[in-house]
Amino acid sequence: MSKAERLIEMMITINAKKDFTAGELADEFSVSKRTILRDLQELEQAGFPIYSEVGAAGGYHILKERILPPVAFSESEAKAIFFACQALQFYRDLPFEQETISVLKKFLNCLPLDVQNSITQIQNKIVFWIPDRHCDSPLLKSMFHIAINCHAATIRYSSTYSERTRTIIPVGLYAMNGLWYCPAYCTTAHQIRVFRVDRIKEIIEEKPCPKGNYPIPASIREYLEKTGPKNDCRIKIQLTDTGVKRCESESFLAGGLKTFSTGGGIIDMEINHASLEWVADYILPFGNNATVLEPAELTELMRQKIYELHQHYCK
Amino acid sequence: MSKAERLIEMMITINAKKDFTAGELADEFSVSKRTILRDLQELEQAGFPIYSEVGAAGGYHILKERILPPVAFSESEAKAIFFACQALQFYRDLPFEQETISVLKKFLNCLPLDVQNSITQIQNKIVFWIPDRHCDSPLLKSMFHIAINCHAATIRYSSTYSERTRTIIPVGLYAMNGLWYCPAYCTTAHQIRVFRVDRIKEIIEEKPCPKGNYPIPASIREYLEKTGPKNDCRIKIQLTDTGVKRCESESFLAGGLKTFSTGGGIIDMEINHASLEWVADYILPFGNNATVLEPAELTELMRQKIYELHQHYCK
DNA sequence: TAGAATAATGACAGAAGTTGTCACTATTCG
DNA sequence: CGAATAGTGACAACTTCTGTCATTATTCTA
Repeated sequence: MSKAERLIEMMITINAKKDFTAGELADEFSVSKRTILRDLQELEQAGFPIYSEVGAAGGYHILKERILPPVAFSESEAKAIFFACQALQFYRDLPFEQETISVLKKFLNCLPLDVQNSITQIQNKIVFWIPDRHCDSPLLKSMFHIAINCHAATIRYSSTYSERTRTIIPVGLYAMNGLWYCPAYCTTAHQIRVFRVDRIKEIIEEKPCPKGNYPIPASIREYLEKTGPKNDCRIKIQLTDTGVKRCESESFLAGGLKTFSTGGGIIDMEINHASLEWVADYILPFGNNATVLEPAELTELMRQKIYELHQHYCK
Repeated sequence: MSKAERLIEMMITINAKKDFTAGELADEFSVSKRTILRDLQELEQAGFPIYSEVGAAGGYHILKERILPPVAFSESEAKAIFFACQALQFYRDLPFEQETISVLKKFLNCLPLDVQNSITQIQNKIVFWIPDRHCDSPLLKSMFHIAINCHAATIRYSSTYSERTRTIIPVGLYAMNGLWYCPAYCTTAHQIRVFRVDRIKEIIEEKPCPKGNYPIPASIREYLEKTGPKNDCRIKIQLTDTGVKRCESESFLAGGLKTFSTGGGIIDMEINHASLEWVADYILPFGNNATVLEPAELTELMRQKIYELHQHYCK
């Protein structure tokens, strides 16, 4: 094994161990302790953040942030990294320090000039756009740590209708369409609810998760993909061609959408009863491009809304 | 300069040059040609993709993809890269090969075990969620190349109401909420329109951009942030508290939203006349939580819609 | 307090690796 | 054919690396 190889291997080993002695490494790499000491000195000079303590219980330790062994990326991988970072750049808040992402731009300077240009050119043409939300989520980082540590939190939450104090056990966080959401088991309502992080006004207390058996998914992905509330209400809505097109833009309803070769289509799906209100609001602007077939409750809801609108606008 | 340093420098130089001869490099690094030949052999054995041609006009060339010189990342930078890549993982289509992103996972294996675990743990708790759109954009990659090359394209496009053939000059592409959009100068309509990439049914022809002076923004970002259609219509909509909360979720209208300390608020902004229809549809479900103050045209539009609904649902 | 374990440094000789030179072959282009 | 190129082999000079030994200093533990 050449010296260069050994140095790289050493970086990996050191990062993995965090704490070690010169003697250990000497055994591991089958070289003398003296050589290891020289190597460590070299790594240190190259900026590798290790420090040492002499004495019987002494040894080497990693100082601050670990530096990972150098990785050689191919051109297209490098481009992909920039793409990915670009996808985050329009988020107002991220659950970790934004500087970390921007530091990655040092990477850009390592690339050959023509690649730099091609990346700039691509960034002129492609954007992962997120509508600007005008609302900050100052507690995002705190909620992130609570979720990671599987803690519970007592929060002051301002919902559409009221402001309340609740104790929640977060499942995790997800960003959608520029807003951050936190599905969490609410110990007040005894079920999983979704909280908008920008509407959490205050974290009153963070504490270890109280003991007990809560039906909380193991990962946020699992929550998003599989669970969610029970579907206990069947809806059938007939659509015209125009109605179908509009509906395709909405992921939730599009899931139950079937189109007819003769034109038009139908939404036929099971939904949560609590979503009925949302469905009514969603198809209201469809006008006569949508016709509610089932349930009668939905038709009634539509009529109520129309009546209310009629009163409000037509006096 | 040590051998190791020289090899790294050589990788950079080679990548920058793409074509070179052993003699050139020998001069550049002030070593003998023989040494360079030995170095090149070593790089080749390490997997560096170069090939050579003997003969008077011969030399070395880069084969396939360039491999960039190794970069050492810190732990938090590495985490950030994974975050960023995660932000892309729910896109059905990306304008470049998806494998590129997943290949990056080789990177994960280079990390110390505990970091791998912490990344996994974070990925269990954080997701950049994009609603599943049920509609593919098979022509995304083609549109990407057309946009990058500043070409024009003749497309068959299926809008909400009709299917037409148009010749467009793309400004670029943007992804929003899981769908890809292509703002482009339409040579049929003589203005910039936004096309949904999944609704482009066919690219009939790609050709160089026809000469002429088109009012096309230099970058997609510029388009999204600054331009957009002219605002020629003022709207004023009064909102209750509930109306304000609902409105805050919508970036476009939230831009013109002012809230009163006494409760409630008002949307007061200039919009494009063509957006009136959209505004009407948007605030229709607000019921009496929204009251249109201006313009009369909007009130009239609302009344029409309500009338239509009344006919449709209340017979 | 002595002893063991640790880091750190210096000197030096032998081992290992690197480099330049020279000689040579083979290929390609004009 | 001649010039320019890649590629290989041998070898000596040079450089770097490594192990050994000796030494100092620090810290913990028995």
